[in-house]
Amino acid sequence: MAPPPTKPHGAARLADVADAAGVGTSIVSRVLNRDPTVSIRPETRERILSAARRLNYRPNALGRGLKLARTMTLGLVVNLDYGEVGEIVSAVERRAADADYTTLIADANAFVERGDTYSRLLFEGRVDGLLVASGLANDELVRELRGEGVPFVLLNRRLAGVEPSVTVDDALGARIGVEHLLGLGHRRIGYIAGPEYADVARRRLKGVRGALRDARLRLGEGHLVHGALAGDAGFDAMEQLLAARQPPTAVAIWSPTAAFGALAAAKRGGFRVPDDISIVAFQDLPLAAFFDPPLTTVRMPLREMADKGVDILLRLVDGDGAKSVVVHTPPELVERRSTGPPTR
Amino acid sequence: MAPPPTKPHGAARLADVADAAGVGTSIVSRVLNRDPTVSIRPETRERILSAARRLNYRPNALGRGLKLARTMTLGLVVNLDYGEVGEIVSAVERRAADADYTTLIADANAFVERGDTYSRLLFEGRVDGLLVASGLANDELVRELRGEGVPFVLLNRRLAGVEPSVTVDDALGARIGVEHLLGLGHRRIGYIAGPEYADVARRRLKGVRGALRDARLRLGEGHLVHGALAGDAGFDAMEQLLAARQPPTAVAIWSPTAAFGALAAAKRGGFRVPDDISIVAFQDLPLAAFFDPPLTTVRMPLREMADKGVDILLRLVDGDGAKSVVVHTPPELVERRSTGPPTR
DNA sequence: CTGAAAGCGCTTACAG
DNA sequence: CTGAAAGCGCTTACAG
Repeated sequence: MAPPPTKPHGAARLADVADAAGVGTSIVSRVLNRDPTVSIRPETRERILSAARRLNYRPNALGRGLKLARTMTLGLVVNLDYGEVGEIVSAVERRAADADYTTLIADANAFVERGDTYSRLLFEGRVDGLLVASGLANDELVRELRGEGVPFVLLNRRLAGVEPSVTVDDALGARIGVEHLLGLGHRRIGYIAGPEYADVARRRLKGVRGALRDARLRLGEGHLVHGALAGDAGFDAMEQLLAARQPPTAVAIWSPTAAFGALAAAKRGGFRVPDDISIVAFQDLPLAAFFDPPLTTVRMPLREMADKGVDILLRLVDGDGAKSVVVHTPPELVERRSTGPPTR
Repeated sequence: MAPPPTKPHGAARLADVADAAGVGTSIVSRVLNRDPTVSIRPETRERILSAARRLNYRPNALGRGLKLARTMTLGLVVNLDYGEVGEIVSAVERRAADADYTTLIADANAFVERGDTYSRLLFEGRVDGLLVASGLANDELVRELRGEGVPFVLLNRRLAGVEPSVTVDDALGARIGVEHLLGLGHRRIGYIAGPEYADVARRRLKGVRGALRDARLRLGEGHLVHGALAGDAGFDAMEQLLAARQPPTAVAIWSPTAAFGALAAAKRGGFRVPDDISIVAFQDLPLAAFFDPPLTTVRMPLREMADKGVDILLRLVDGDGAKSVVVHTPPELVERRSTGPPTR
């Protein structure tokens, strides 16, 4: 059996357009690519343009990519296990599409194994650059990435010596959440932090500590628990917090998914929210509005971060330098009903 | 400025391996690709293999794809606005990766505009095939797809005259949910259905009606409301249902996200769940466990569906025929706490 | 047992 | 104003 044609059956190649217009391929290519240095008779140009239109011509991405050393595709490494990345995936895809780029998605779990997924993204010339949006990738792996020759930007993660990264101001976000609690009158504030190895988690913790310190407070005994991102991790962490000798009257939680679990744990433990305990989560999720009570969160500018990440990566791809940036859009308190003044 | 090399700087090309091994490129290609028809001296093969290893050689995907008319990448068209597709995206990506395929993700909203996103996927030879997992694409568009020359499979959607599709048994899933309600003793059952144009929604509605009919029941006056997928649509729909002359004692909801909204509406309206009203949603979501009360759902085998979709698409790409299939893994009731016997 | 050559679909100096 | 040719990195008949 003959191999299938590269272009979908019947699809026009450059040569077909050239034939149809009765010219050579080079001039077709230059006209279609708007080469400013062509001088061409208007009627010839018209013939070319109309032939291309008639044949519904689109340059084959592989042929073009091979010649130009540009695939016009970006790789996005992301942990697909959690719904929290939805906004980032969609923002990256759209921003890339706006720049005529296509987005290859790769699961972070497979990527960090350094197996085929890793190779496909780095050694096969499939992508012009990489967006690494996973907290999973350990520091060593990320450092190694620098030597692989593919431009990349870190999304929502900073690592000494690795540039560029695009982050949101997590410390500020955390601070805003805690100050909200403080403003309500809380003094015994607990915190469910993320894993210590995760940079985002560390920055949020720093923000929490800073806000507390400014109020001449600190995390009390048993009031800091480290947990993972998922709902049941939040559930367990909250149970621990509530078992403290003197439970907090308010708790901040590093991730909304964990917060959903934590909220469930509080209620299951007989605590009314927000009367007995207030809860605020860092990062907003649309679903937060439908919990009982609707969850107060701090909205982080993730879409802006993703957009910026794409922009910077594209600049890198173009050979321009690029520095790490912190997205300036400030985090925003989304006050719903899970926070209120302390009653104890 | 010289254009950047196609391969990451310093990456080895086939010719580099050939040079290093002191042989020609053809034999290298054949050895590396395990061409069964080569007969080669063991030491030569060893030289080639070790050179490839030493240089960390990986064939450039563009060069290879151009020659073979195989990109080894799949396109996934999906509505990225909702978290419900997370499981599908991750399943597709993994299954594709297992088959050495890479996954291009495209937002359904942009795809249906028939603009650049549509062209990139269909006319530029970027993908070997397409997985269309969006209810958004209207029938006309899907029919048109048949003429574009790119193999595709429809995920979770059937359309007369368009093959193949991979679906789960939505009618059965819906039936299981309703029979659960029936078994609990409910007789006044309401249903929040999806949009009438969506095939999934229609199949679920059919299942609901069938189960009711078998129990010699039917949807009462004002007990059927059509709503969209999002939480607030569910919220509004539930409010309508509850305003019926005689509100139902149990309601089934076509999507879990809508169900979260509906649950909130019920509680906000002063209805206790499940005492005053039972709620079951079709399709499970991990977060469902953290609602108050934890939401009873019917788990649909989405991962199996996605896996099957990839398998079938790959067969299609290989030129084999493929028929539509309904994934046989049965939907499963996940009984949590939002359903109970009627008290009215 | 192994290599030189053609060609996938494109773009870009270069020639005329 | 326009075309022929080379070459991006690969694979595969074909020749020897």
